[in-house]
Amino acid sequence: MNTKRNSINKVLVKLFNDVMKIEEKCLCTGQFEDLTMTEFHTIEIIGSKRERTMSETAKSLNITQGTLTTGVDNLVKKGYVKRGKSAKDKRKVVISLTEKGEKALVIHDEFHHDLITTTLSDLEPEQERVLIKALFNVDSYFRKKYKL
Amino acid sequence: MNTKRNSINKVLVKLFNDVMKIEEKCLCTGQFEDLTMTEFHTIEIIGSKRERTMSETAKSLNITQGTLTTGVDNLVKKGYVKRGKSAKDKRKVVISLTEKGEKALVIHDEFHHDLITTTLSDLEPEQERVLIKALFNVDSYFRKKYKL
DNA sequence: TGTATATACTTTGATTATCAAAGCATTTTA
DNA sequence: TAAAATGCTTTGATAATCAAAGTATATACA
Repeated sequence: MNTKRNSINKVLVKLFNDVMKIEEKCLCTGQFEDLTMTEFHTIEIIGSKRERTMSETAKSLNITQGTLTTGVDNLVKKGYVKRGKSAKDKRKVVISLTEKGEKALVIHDEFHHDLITTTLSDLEPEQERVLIKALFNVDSYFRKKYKL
Repeated sequence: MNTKRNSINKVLVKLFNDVMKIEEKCLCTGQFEDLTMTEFHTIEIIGSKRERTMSETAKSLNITQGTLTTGVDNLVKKGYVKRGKSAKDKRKVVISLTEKGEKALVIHDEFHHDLITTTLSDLEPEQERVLIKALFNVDSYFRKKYKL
């Protein structure tokens, strides 16, 4: 029992540690060489809604507003994101993706789609079912325990 | 099918993005407030064998030797790790955990044990077996495809 | 209406993690 | 034994991050 759990632990840790690096290798090349993984992730979050304020976005990313400010500064400089002022509340800054940003988002989404599809295609239907269940277990455990 | 994969994608992304922060919240408090997650991870890798050289350890962590040097410097200062010279080859530096380091390792392991137990809850023994196999499949797929 | 408080964001000053490349000590090779 | 290779550290740079202070605008209340 114990060795079994041990091996699951090892392989899970390995996966968690490696996937980020894999993503970086795949995404931060060619056309999007000037993007870091953190920036890709920011683009992903910004892109998921029409318009987002800084504070909303910082919350989604689990970072402080100050951190996001500098992050967005860089993404604006690089041409992936644009800033705007809210008409309703002039304190608010709304950010959205430029056309270049949308392109990066598509690439990011494709990578994920590819990753999931390929991963699952090698699994038997039964394995797939079990894997999904296990993943949802972990997720709901976290949600409950840490109120994420 | 598509919605299934979509939800897997979402839950995976969420997990990958959040687990580090959760772990940090859980581990880097109280007794081990002075440790960062990176340092916990370094301790984990060092602890997994009796004695390790710098280069071995850096490789396991997927970081450069230079990065590890400064990391180990800090862990030595904080009292979690000790450095030694190899008797055989005087160029080599061997590192190992202090008693304090061993304690941190135990806490880390307990967190992971908890995580795994939760993940496996609800699974039949047979399903558990299947999950392990599936995870190893995914891992070896990544290793092959991305030459990690 | 006018001031106090709250909100939304940016700036500042610091720290951690990271790399590539140069440097130093020791070992291996030829 | 001199040259090349190996193992590690140092150096100089960058990205990501935070807390706290600062600025502008909005809301509350007296």
